[in-house]
Amino acid sequence: MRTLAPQQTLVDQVYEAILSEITEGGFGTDARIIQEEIAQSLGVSRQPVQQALLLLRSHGLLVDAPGRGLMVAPLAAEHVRNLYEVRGVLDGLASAKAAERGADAARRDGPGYITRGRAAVKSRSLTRMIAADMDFHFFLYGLSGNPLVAEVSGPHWSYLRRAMGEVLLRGETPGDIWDQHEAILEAVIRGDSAAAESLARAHIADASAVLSERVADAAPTETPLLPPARRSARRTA
Amino acid sequence: MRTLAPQQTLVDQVYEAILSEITEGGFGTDARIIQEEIAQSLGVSRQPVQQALLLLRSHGLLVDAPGRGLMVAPLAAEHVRNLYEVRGVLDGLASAKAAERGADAARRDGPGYITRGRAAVKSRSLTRMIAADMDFHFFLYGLSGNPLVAEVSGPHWSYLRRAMGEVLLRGETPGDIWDQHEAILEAVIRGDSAAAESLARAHIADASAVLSERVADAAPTETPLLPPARRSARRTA
DNA sequence: GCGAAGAATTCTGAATTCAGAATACTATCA
DNA sequence: TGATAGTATTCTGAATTCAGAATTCTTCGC
Repeated sequence: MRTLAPQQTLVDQVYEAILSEITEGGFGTDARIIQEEIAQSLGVSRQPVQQALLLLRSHGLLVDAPGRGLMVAPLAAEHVRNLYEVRGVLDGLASAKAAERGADAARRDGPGYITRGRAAVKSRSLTRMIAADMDFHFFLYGLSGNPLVAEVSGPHWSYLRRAMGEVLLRGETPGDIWDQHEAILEAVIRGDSAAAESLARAHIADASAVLSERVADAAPTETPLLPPARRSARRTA
Repeated sequence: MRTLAPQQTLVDQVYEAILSEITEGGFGTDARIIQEEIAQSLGVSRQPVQQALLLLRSHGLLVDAPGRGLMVAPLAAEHVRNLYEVRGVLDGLASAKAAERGADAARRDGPGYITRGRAAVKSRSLTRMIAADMDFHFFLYGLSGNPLVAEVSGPHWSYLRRAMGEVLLRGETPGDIWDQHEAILEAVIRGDSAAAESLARAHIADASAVLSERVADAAPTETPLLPPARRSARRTA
């Protein structure tokens, strides 16, 4: 029997909803985040919204705009680069440990991820591509046997999803990332931790170069897909 | 003129208060965290407490004990080892980047940290030793030019402070950590990023071995300094 | 017409209240 | 005496309410 029904809390759901909105470019870069608006549009009270916003802020997706509440963190190339520096060493660690501890599991389950990844690229679905990429990396995190890697990277991925969306939207579909993934996987399967680590770090450095360059281009053209959604119902008076 | 008075919010203050309590070993390992108790003992409502707990959980200091709320994350040797694996690569990254970008600042300000560190060891003051160690590492984080390193490590340090306190309490004062710190600093000053990285990683691996071994010993003797603090005032009836 | 002072609106942080779920206790029956 | 069913307590998640602070709009004076 299943031990427990995890049942997402409202805060989690709101967190996800807001994160999606951010990822998909809702909220213009300059627009401020209004608790009440979000609460109304999601049909919940302000309480869970406030908590979700707190989390989002602590994860770097939102920043204080002193005096005017919260706003979406600017998608700065600098920040993306910093993010990838950190992710580079974390993924390096994960791959090295995976090679030491999880070679068997990698051999068993790894190829499936590669297949699904290539299929996602073929499908040209933005969401699937991002999801496949995340899945593969979290698979490695899992193999590493160190839950902290996934825990630490988690919030970063929220942010990266957004940056990746931005980049992939412009038609940039580097198919060779799955070649790189495959190379990492092979090193892990061989149990060659040194190779796995350096391949992973190279892979991330590569991605970093592409992404941060594109983000620098994209920054000015940021378009608010959804207008701030001002209250549509006027008070009858 | 200063741009703004940051004025800590209640949530921040509560967060800090709970974090200190955890660090100093209040809350027995098994005790559950009751929002109402904390709120009362701090003289605030449950609202900010709940938000602070949410943050603490998201930072890994607290974990869900399904069915019975939250509890302090166990100080397991396993966990400390995982923590140090992550910190190892992060400190490696910081040192490498510091060598690339902050050699001058390192030359100027670094020796002071070493001096203060050795003084702290001489003083045999637990608090000062931990503080000096943290100061040095955060100095490196700052030199790295990547604010994310400090940001990511921050919560971990909260946890490590606790573990280090436990270890140093038993008289284990490895004076040679400051020799290792000095070696890292010298590599940074030389601008030798490869050496800085590997020295840093070796240093952390070293610390990890000592700490996790000691924690394994210490685990059973964990003492709840503060009893669960059951409500002391009975309803008059 | 432009600028400043004041009032009104709006939004957030925090407190209080409400409802549901889980645990612990108690009593009864085998 | 042990186990199970029922009840009561307690704690958490969520909603609602309250108070303070900041912004913006309006009006008055120059």
